Amino acid sequence: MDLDVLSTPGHLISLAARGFARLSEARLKPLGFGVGHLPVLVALQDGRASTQRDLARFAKIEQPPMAQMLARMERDGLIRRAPDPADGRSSRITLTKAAEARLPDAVATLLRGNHEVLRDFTDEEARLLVALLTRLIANLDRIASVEASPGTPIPEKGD
Amino acid sequence: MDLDVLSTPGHLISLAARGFARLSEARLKPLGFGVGHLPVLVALQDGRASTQRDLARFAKIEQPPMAQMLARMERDGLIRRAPDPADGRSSRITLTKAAEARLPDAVATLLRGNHEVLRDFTDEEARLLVALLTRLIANLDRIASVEASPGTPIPEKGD
DNA sequence: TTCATATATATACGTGCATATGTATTCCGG
DNA sequence: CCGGAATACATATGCACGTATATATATGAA
Repeated sequence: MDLDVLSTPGHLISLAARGFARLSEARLKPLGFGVGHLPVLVALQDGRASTQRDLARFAKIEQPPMAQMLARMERDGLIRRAPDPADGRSSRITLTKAAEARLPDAVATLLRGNHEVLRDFTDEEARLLVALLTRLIANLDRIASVEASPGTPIPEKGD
Repeated sequence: MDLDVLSTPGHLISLAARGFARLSEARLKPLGFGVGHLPVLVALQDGRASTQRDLARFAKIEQPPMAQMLARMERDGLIRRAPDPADGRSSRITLTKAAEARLPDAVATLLRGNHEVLRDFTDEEARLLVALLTRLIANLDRIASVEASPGTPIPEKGD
C-alpha cells in the first residue's frame, strides 16, 4: 500500500508543479525572466505593490526569498529601487522599461503554455480543475494558519 | 488582464505545491524525514529501485539532486550505500532499520495531511482532481519530451 | 526626549531542484 | 586487448524557497 502515497493529490501536485515550472522556465529564459518573477512583475505593473513587503505578500512567499529575488532582478535590470522618502527603512520598487516592454510577451508565453498543457481538457474540465485547486489552496491556508498559532480563531470564508 | 496569469492552473498548482510541501515538511520533520525523501524511501522499501540512477528515475528528478539527497540521507542515517559487486561504478542503496521503522508513520502522516486538505471534497471530487492532475502531468511529459528532442516520435499513451 | 517595541530589510544557512561538466568504470568494435 | 563511447556517479554553480536572526528606522508611551 505504500505506492499509495505517490498517487495522492499532494504528490501529483508536486509533480505537476515541477513540470510546469521546467516548461515555463525554459520558455521565459529567452525573455530574460524566471517563473518566480511573474507575480512581482505583474504586481509592479498593476500598481498593486511597490515595496518588498507588499510584493512578498502578493507573491505569497516569505520576505527573505523576495529580497533575494529582487536583488537578482535588480542585478539583471528588471527593476530599480529608490529610497522611500517617507520611510528610511523602505524602498520603492519600479519596473525598468526593458522589463515592462517584455512583460506582455512573458504573460502571453505562460498563457500559451497553460493552453497547451490543457489541450485535451474541455472548458468545463479546465474550470473544474481551477475550482478544485482554489478550494484546496484555501484549505491549505486554513490549516497553515491553525498550525501556526493554535488557539487563534480560524479565518473564515472571507480571507 | 495581467492578473489572469496568476489564476492559471500553472500558477495555482505552484501555490498548492508550496503549501502542501510546507505542511508536509513541518509534519515529517519530527520523524526525521523530508517530503522529497518519500519516493526514495518507498522505492527502496518496495524493492522498486536500489541504485541512484533508478531512484532518480523513479522520483522523476535529475541525477545530481538525487545524489545530493542521498548524501544527506546517508548522513542522517536513513540509508546505507554498499559498493555494487558487479559494477564498480554503482552502489546498492538500502534503507536503515531506523528509516524502515519510521516510514509507516511518515506515510500515514502524509495520507492524513491529504485527507485534511481534501476535507470538504466529495469522493467524486477527489477522484476527479486526481484524474485531471494525472492527465495534466501526462501532457506536461509529452510536451517536455517533444521540446527536448524535436523530431523524435512522441511517446504515445503507453509510456 | 528617551527607551521599548514594531516594522522593513538584510544576512546566514539548509533544502530541493535545475544545468553543465568532470571522473571513473564498463562495454564494445576492431 | 585496447581505445573510444556509453554509463554511473560526483562536483560546481545558480535559483527558489524556507527558518532564524541581525540591523536600522519608526513609533509610541512614560
